[in-house]
Amino acid sequence: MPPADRRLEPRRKPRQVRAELTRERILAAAAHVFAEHGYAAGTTNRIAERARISIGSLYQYFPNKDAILAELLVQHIDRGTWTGADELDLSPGTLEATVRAIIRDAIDNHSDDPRLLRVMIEEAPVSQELVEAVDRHGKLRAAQIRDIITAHPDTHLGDPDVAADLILFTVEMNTHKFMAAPRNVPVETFENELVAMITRYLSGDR
Amino acid sequence: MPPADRRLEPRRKPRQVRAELTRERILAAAAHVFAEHGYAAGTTNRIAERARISIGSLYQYFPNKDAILAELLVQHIDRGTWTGADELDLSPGTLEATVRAIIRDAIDNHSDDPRLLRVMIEEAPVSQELVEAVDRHGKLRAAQIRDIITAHPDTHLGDPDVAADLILFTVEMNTHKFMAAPRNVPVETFENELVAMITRYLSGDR
DNA sequence: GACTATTGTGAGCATTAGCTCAGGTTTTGG
DNA sequence: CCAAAACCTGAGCTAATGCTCACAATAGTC
Repeated sequence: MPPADRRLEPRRKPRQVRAELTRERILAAAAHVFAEHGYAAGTTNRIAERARISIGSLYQYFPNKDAILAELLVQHIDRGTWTGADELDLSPGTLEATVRAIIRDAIDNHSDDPRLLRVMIEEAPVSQELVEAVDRHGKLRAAQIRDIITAHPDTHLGDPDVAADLILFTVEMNTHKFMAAPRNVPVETFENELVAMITRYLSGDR
Repeated sequence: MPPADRRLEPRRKPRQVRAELTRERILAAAAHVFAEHGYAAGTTNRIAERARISIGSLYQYFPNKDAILAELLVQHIDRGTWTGADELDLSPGTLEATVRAIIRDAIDNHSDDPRLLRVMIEEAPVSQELVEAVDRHGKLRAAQIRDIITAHPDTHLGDPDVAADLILFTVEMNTHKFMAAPRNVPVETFENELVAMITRYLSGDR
């Protein structure tokens, strides 16, 4: 394969409706193909084929393959209930409810298309901008959780920042794993266990 | 790239010492190259180059690229303190100590070469045998943890199996993440938080 | 030294996949 | 209705990479 075009801007921006439509078909097809075949085997030709457009058109709107996955990821973050749960109830006594809300949120998010999410999480190429975008978002969420921790009276913890990172990552990864490879265990069971783990962590002091 | 040789056996088994030496140099070089460049960019030619042997020799002892990573993974599992902590102290009152032992174990394991481990965990190709081997190993560890849970008197939990999976995965992934991208947080802090999380989870009942 | 088994070599084959570009088709504006 | 802009096409270029194979070198044996 030739050296990837590292440009981030496409060579053309859609001005007519049909162009915008083409762009959307490409993204839809890409989401399907990546979910089905993974990143490496999800070739641009396959994406074009599924989108029923020519490979040339694909490269009119995306500078390279990475940019397509990147766009999907950004869309997911933006659309995301990932950002959801902005106003969480911090009033005393509702810690478990708050934790459950966060976890429900994660579960919802991974319900859409776990296979695509798996590709984005596990196989996403490491572009500078992308990493930063995801990082920023992660920091935001971590800050949210840290606020919950510090705001709650019952929590006696060492380092709220470390705890926040720990919780965020734990919830994300466990949810991801559970949704990606569903066991014969009902979601409720999983949810309850995870809620218990985090809640007890936060409210415990022994 | 041509279709990979799906054979598992190499075409030649080392009989002389120099051959065994060559094999080891290949593995050592592969470990370095995979850690440095990742799986995809860790080409067989690069491995051969670093091992200072010809590409031909490499394919004398490994049927294909996948087999090299597979061998490294198996070595890691076998050598592994991954299996360690066989006889854990289940006596009452030492739950925290037990949990800490498990977590220390994980930390030790990820101290060797986190970058190589990252490749093995995140980029390892999906060969049937490999997956099974790793699965078996995971099940063993999960069973260990489940035993701890059920053996311990203070633990009131919903589903011990789900809990065991949850704990195993949580410990592994968090440790992996921490060791792979070390923050300006000392390991002790991380360890303590993780221990607190799991211990409180197991001993909590609210 | 001679003969065989084992080991090592590396140019290059085969294939793949990202991406280009010269030219055709459709839409828009006047 | 016509010209220009926007859009679409797809054969094929380019480069990368897993892997082969005919041959050379070395080690073991008598």
